[in-house]
Amino acid sequence: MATIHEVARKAGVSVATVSRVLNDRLKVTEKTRTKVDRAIEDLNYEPSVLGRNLRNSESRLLLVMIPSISNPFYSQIINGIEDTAVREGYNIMLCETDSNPEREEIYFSLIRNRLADGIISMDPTVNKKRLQELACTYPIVQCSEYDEDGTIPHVTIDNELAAYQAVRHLIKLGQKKIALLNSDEKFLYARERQQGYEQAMQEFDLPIKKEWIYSSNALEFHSGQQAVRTLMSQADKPTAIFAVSDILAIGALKECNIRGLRVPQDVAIVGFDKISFSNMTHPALTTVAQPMYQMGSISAGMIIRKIRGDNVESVILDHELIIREST
Amino acid sequence: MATIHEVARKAGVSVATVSRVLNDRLKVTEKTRTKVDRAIEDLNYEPSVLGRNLRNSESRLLLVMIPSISNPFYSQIINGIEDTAVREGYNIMLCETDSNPEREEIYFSLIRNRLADGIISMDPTVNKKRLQELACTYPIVQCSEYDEDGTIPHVTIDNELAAYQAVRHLIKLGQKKIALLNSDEKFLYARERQQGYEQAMQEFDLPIKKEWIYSSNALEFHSGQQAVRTLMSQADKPTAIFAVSDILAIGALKECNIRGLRVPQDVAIVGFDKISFSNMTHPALTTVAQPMYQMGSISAGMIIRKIRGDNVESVILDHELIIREST
DNA sequence: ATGAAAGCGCTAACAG
DNA sequence: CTGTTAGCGCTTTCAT
Repeated sequence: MATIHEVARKAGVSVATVSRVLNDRLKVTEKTRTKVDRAIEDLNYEPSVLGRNLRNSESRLLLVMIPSISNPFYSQIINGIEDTAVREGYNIMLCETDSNPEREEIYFSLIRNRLADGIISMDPTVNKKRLQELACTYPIVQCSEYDEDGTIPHVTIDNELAAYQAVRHLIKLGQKKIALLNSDEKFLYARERQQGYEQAMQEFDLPIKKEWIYSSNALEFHSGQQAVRTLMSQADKPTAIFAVSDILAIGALKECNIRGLRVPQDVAIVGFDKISFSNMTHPALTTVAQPMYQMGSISAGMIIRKIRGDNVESVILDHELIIREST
Repeated sequence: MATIHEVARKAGVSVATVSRVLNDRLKVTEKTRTKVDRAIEDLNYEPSVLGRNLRNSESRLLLVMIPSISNPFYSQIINGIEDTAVREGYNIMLCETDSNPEREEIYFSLIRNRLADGIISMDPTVNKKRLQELACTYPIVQCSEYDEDGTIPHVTIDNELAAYQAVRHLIKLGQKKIALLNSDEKFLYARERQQGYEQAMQEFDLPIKKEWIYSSNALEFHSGQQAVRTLMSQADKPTAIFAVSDILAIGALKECNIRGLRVPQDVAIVGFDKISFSNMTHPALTTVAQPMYQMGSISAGMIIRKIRGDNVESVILDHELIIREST
């Protein structure tokens, strides 16, 4: 494989000139430039990014941490990140933590070793203390889930308001017995969405029954099924469910189908996220759309600016209630 | 940030010794080693992978090319790739081509520029000619879809046999009017699965009707819906559908639900891939399971061996028909 | 067992 | 506009 030296020799110029042609072509005479271009072509030369990286002390690599790649919520965010990153000359390393601290630590080491220039963390299970520590030294932003006590810039939506609106939608439809299908309360988004739920219920003088708040420790569709089993085994059964995730909602929907409960007539269901599958169920799921692609591209823009040393501010984006057939 | 030189100075040794401690600790006296370890700790030193990469002419990065991250079929494969890669000291760059040749070319440039040590291509829409060219110079393996004329090592399943067995399963259930919901025939897997379908139909003396073979140009669930609309608008309607992808099958299922066709009583449906959502539908989908995690980890092992210069052979893995409620 | 020194491929400061 | 040159941080002979 040809190096910049061979190109220089072949073109009869210095390596500096070749480098100039490679980077800012303007500062080189037309004539020299064509000579160099010819040599590059003849030798089939491709500049090594390894040399460039070392010299520039950068990798132009972004680390994107997610708990699980199987969760489609992240797919579109990653789309947004990647499009923006590539446009800015960066590439992304997708890192799946599986909510495993050891795994997480391996990925953190990538930024300490300069293999990554920055981190976009989307992992709600991330070790917040470690992340804050790292953020003192390295460029880090959080997407979707963030640390309310921390100082790391983040992009998210107004979870409380979104939940409030979703529940209000059910109430306006005449629902009174509304269950909350939540995820683990150790997550900020879970607490915020629960607050929105409670706020709506209170505002319309509806009882908040402990038995109707189901906390699932995993964001899997079996948990949604299990929740419906539990909820429907009670004497006083809810007639509507607000789930903080489409995956949970789809599980709930499936269990309702199995039990012969008609959706929305017997049980109305609202999900959250508008993942692509929320449209594939029968009936299609009413859900809260997060601007996932946009969240991704904004996160990428933020982290790149942070890498460049600019100051960046957190962003709260708009959500939208998508009313479909399940309510 | 500390460099290896500062560590060396602080420990009162040469950089070579520090490097030895970092890499093969055995070749250093216990005493020197502790001195160096102390210095490393004191300075909070983290070796720069940039320097190491340049020196070793490697990046320890693997490029994984997929058409779309939103397709859950790839999720578990990526899981398998990542686990194996990380265990072997590699990291992956996930690259989504969107079946866009320009995008593809950007990613190809990453290996030419030494940013990646090898490529795992999972993109059926990849430019085969370009891929073959690159494979002459760089380590490349294909996963799932491959080029039958090419020489690139690949890991896949026996698509024809799998399709044959899926259709035979329908036939044994008494089905005679079986439609094929295929994807674009430009893909090898599509042709192979169609062959399996035809073989089963022929073997049991069932007619292969052109009208019952629907080719969709996109692997989206709307295409599955559209297929059912088309198929059911015919005078002679099929009573079973074999879809070459779960996504298509889920779309078909949804349209059946909408039309009040009972599954499996009125229409039996078989999918392909066993993506996680195939279990979330009502009824749950009968499908062909591909060993996706294994496909991923084997691909990763293959590409890493190829990078090391070993010879690697293609692998054909076992599939399994998962019989659930839709048949 | 350890150190000195060369060099991986590139960019940029400086000089001309 | 172009060339010379000094490194970026690391590994690895080759001596000692």
